[in-house]
Amino acid sequence: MELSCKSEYAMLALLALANHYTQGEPRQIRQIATEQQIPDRYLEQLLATLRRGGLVRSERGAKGGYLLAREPWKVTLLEIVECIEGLKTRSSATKSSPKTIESAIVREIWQEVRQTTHSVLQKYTLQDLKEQRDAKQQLNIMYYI
Amino acid sequence: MELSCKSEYAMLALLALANHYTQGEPRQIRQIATEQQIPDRYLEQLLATLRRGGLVRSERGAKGGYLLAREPWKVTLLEIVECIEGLKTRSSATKSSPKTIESAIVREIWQEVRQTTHSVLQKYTLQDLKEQRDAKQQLNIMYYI
DNA sequence: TTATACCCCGGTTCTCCACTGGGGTTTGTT
DNA sequence: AACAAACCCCAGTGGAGAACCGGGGTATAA
Repeated sequence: MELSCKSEYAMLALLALANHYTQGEPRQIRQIATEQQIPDRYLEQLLATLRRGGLVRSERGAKGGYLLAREPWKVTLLEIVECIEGLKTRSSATKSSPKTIESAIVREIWQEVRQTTHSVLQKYTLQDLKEQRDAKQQLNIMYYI
Repeated sequence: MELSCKSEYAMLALLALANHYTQGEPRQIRQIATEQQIPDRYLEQLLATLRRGGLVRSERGAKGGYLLAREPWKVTLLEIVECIEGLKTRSSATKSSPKTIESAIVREIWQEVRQTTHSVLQKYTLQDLKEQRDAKQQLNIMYYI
C-alpha cells in the first residue's frame, strides 16, 4: 500500500476526467498530461492500467480519448490506489505466515495500520475531490479580488 | 512510511529486548536472531541503526550485547518505524511543491493518510506489545491444557 | 592471550519506480 | 483512398532501495 508518484498521477488524471464528466466527451492523454504536468508517455501506461482495472474506458482513433467508466461519486480513492499499486504486499505480509508469537503480534499491528489507511481512502470519492477542487478554486478567485 | 520487512525485524528485536528488560543484562545479536528467526548479519545492521537512533545502546566485548535505551513504555512504535525507515518521503512529497490546484488537493489526502498511520503507530509502545505477547502466551497455554 | 561480542564497510541480487522510445492499430476527416 | 490523430503494446534504461552475505577491525571479560 504505497502513496507513490504513480498513484498521485492516477488521481490527477481521474480528477481531470471527473471535472469534464458531464460533457461526455473523451479527453486525450496529451491534454491531461500538459494540464496536470505529468510525463505523457508515463501517463499512457497508467491510464492503460486504470482501463484494465475497469475505472476508465477508452475510445480509439481520431477524436478518441478516455472517459470515466462510472460516475465520479462511485469511484473511491481506495479503488484507484489498489488498481494502480496492484495489491502490493511488502514486508512478507501474506507469504510466510508468522512462526513466532511476537511476529504474529507485529502482523496484527501492521493489519491495523493497513485497515485505517484503507478506511481513509475509502471515505473519499472522485466527486469529493472535485468538490474540494471547486471550493479551492473559488477561494483563489476571492483572494485575487 | 513503509511497513517493510526491516521494520518488522526491528520490532521483533526490540520486543525481544523489552521482554528481558527487567533483567538488565544485554542480549546478543545471535540470540535474538535465532529466537526471532531473523538473518543475523542483517539484524546487526538494523540494531546499528537503532543504536544511532538512540533506541538501544550496546556493550562491546565478551558478555556484550544490546539493551533498550529507555523503558519499554517510553518507546512508541512510530519512533521505531521512523528510525528504521528514515523519514522516507516517496511520491515526490516534500520536493517539488504542488503546482496545480489538483495536486495540492491530492497532497492533502496523502497528508491525512500519513497522519492516521502516525497516530496508530504512536498509540502503541513496546510495553503494549509485550503485554499483548504475554496475553497471547497465556492463551496458548490454556489451549494446550 | 584468547574467545566473544560488537563495529564498519563493502558488494550482490532483486524488485520496483519513473521514465523514454519504437512501432502497430483504430477511426474520423478530407 | 490517404492521412493524421489518437489509442495500444512492448521493450529498455537508470536509479533507488530491500534484503541479504562476507571480511576484517576493535573492545572487553575470563
